[in-house]
Amino acid sequence: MDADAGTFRDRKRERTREQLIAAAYELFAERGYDAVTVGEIAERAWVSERTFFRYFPAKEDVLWPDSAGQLATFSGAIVARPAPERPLEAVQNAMLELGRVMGMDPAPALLRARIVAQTPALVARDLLEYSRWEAAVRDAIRERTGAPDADLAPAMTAVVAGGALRVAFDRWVADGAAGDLVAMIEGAFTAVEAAIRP
Amino acid sequence: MDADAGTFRDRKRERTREQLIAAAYELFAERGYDAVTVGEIAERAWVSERTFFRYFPAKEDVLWPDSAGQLATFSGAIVARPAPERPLEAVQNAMLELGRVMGMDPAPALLRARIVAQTPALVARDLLEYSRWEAAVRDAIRERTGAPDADLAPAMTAVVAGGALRVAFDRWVADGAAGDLVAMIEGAFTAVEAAIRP
DNA sequence: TGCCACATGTCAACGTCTGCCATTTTATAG
DNA sequence: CTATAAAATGGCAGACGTTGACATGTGGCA
Repeated sequence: MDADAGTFRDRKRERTREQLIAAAYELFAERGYDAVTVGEIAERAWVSERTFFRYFPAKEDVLWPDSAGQLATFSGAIVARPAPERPLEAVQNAMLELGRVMGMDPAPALLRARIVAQTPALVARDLLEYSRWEAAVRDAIRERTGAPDADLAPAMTAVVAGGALRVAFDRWVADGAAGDLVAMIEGAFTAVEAAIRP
Repeated sequence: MDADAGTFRDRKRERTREQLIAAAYELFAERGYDAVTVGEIAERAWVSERTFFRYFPAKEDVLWPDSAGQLATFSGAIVARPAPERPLEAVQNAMLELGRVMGMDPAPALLRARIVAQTPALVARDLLEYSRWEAAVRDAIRERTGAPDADLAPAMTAVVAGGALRVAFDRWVADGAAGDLVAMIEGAFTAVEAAIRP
């Protein structure tokens, strides 16, 4: 899993990275995103402000640390699903599979959601993450089915899956994160059928 | 249509606003978003940099000038559709209706798309616009059907409609803006049915 | 005409982000 | 073990976006 932890330098680097992430989440949760400066995050992580920008290209990015890695994992899970499964089915099953195998602790995502909700710029950034997720799903479906680029079906399947995830999660958060998130997602999927067929 | 053009002051104000928008679009098209400063936009519009921020809360916002107004118009068109129409049907027809009645010249949207595509921060902002569009559609459907907030169907209908618009427009731009945009949107809608039903 | 609200300009300040260079620390060859 | 290369870090200056405060000018209206 951890890519490079062999040498001393690599371990130290990974530790600094995690300290920056932890410091950022703590401060954002305490005071809100705008009221925290990059200098304060760096100070709590025992590095200089300049070093922060060597680990993350922008202040926002510390909130989505391993976005690319998670995307690749999920993309692989979709491709690895049994061939007979239909595209949307494969995406749903890959979601459930990763949800159960990995931790699938919604707590970190919930904390981030609370921070994001307070700042419009972060809302936009969050949507960009969903957009990348959609693109990854679309490409994975194309790889499964061999559909040509001109076929809009893979993209629309990804739209439905990503939309269900987003709508369900938003409502789950709005309801105080008390209910069953998985059931909420399944509810969103069945709502699509009701929306399409009168 | 134009809200307040009665007094001299109001007309002058509207003129300044349009000059800022025009100047921004010209400069962005020439040099790209990042290579243009707010000061340069203001200079071309014959105002100070400070005045720019009195018309638009941020540099980005000059690219989506009357977003709220268009949203309200579209929202009203959905609500005004004949009662027997099903939600998704009403949204589709409202789109076609506004597309034909109003100019529906895709040229401005295309120019913006070209500018946006070059800058990641603008891509995120563009997705925020789609998100607001989705929320307006969802609320309009709720108003039509009287569905309770707990029902996810209106939100998922909005996801499908917004997704079809977005996927079709993106592909239309990627194909050089040569084909028929309306046909592409209809293709995206039919692709959803194929995605849902095996 | 004279008063008042409003639009604008100027100035100062803060935070994000980048390029550049010096310094320190770690890895590795010999 | 030591010398050298590579990498990580810090400090500094500067551009840019954004905001608040204050002063000035202009149009609207009694």
